[in-house]
Amino acid sequence: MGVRVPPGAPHAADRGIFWYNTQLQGRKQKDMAEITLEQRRHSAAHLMARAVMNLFEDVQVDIGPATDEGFYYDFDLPHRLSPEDFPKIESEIARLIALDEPFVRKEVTADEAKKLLAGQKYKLERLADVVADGVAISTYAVGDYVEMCRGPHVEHSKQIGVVKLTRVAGSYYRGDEKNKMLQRIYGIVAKDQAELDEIVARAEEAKRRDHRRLGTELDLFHLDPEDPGQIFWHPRGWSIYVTLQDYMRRKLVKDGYREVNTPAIMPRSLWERSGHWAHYQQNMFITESEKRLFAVKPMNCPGAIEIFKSRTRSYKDLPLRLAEFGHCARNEPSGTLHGIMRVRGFVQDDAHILCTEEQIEEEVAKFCRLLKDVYSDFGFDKNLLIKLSTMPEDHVGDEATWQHAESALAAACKAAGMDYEIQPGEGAFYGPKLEFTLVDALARQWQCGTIQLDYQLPSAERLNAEYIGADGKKHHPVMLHRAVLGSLERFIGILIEHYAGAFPVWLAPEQVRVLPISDKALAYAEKVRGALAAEGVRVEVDDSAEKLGAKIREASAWKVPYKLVVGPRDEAAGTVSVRKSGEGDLGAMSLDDFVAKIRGELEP
RNA sequence: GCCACUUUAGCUCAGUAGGUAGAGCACAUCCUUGGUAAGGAUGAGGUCGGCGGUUCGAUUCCGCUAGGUGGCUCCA
Repeated sequence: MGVRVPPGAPHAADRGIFWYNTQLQGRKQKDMAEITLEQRRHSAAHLMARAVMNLFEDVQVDIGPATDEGFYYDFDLPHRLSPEDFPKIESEIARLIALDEPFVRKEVTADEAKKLLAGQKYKLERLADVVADGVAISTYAVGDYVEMCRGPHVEHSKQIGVVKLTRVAGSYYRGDEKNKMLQRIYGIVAKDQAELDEIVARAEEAKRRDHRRLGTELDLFHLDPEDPGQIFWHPRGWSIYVTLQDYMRRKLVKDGYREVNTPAIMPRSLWERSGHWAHYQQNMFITESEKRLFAVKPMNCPGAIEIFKSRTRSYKDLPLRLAEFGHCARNEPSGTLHGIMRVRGFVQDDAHILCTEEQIEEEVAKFCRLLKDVYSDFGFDKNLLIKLSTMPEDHVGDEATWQHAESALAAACKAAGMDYEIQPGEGAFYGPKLEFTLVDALARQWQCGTIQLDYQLPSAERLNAEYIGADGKKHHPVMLHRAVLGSLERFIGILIEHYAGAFPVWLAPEQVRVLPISDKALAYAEKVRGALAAEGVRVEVDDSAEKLGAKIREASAWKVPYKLVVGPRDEAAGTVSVRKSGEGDLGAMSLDDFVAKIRGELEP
């Protein structure tokens, strides 16, 4: 088979599908004899297409690959598909599976394929791509249904198992928003009903961890429908927020950064010079005062440059690392908003490093080390994915500079002991970048950290930042935009789901709850609280009229890591009875011992 | 922004073949003072997202609009 593109494969430009293809291409021929999950999913997609064509009029089919979760198929038809159609389609698929017909592969010529696909405009367009690639064209037939496809498939349809449709969604043809929107149905396959139930149960677990749900349950924040994409942080959520921010602040200071703060609202004239007015205006909140236009900042970078420019700079000042937890506002399209993960008002652990070209590599390596250090405190350092995005077609600056910049990023990764994969042409128009994607407890991927090279903003054409070199002449520094956590909001959303709301002690908004067994123990409970508060522990007393069992249940629901039961026996002995999340009853220990114990857990 | 779906009490959700609504949890008051995952009683709470249409009558049907959800595009 070699490396040829399988016939019928979607065009490589279809992102997301590209991955799937490359994975299959790498598969050895002998593996194809076995029935894989991909084959079952992919075959289920075919039968779903067949079912939809059997049930509805004027169906145009596009493509239907397997995914990490299951499969989907894209259709264009006059009927508006909805979940109400699922039972009907599912039972038609079940009927087709029960026929247990073989999947028959056949290689055909372009003309034969054209005849087979007559009337299917999307398929014919896809065929043209395959023909252009000059590779063999194959078809798969199951019963009376034939489709151009490179396979592989199951041998006969009963091998697919059971199929359940999960959702219907819109999807642009070839993933391009300028194209028509098709109707996509997603589905999953399982060996039998029992496995299907398991998959459904897993999905429910993810739903239980959903940060939007836990954010409400744990009283961390709320989102007001009247102000979409803006977060109201409640005391418990804000406690997590500032704890994380303080933690990051300490890391930055230790790593040679200086923290600054710049205005939230800046004038049009500045944004014109920075290029944002021309390139980013759609995403900016613009306001007016006394006939002058201003914009709420979507990024902190111009502010950092203004600080750099506030006095004459020497090469001896470089690298200058300016950190800023500046609140940014971006007018994101409504459809992209998602809980606190994707919002319109947010703060990044942002910093801008102004340095010479020679310093780039060392600065990037330094950043990589910092990122690894921080991620390890959350257990995110294990499955870190790093992507190096290189020069896009539409770029500024000469190729030699780009090449130098790209190799500096690559060398820095190696110096930090990190593997990376290259995303050709995915860099920003002003410079290449590294993106860091972490994998959470549910194996989901999140892009958080990034470091981005920028020759443009400090240049004479933009904000004109200059320093005096050793040669006594003026030079423009290079700017590195970088963030470790990304936005604090998104990172906290990830943490909520990663920990299922049960934060480690150092991050927990309430670290200890003291539970007096009755109000006779209230005074002692108050004494325990005072002793812990003096240590900087976030501690509360449950002075409600409930019984102990109810208090424990309540504290557990709020995911308080330590519960200290105190009663007359403890008061007499100067002890607390310790109960810890996940570990249960640890028995009684002296208050001093407990203080010593928790002291060690107040830092990551 | 695009496609589909969706919006009932603070939260999770019932419900009305069109005759202005219910549960559990949470909340309030009272009783209970109980040593490791829900003690009991009583009570308060909603012009059923907003606007318009059909109708004798709309929370229910239709249209528009806003928010949300799932995708797509984009992205920290």
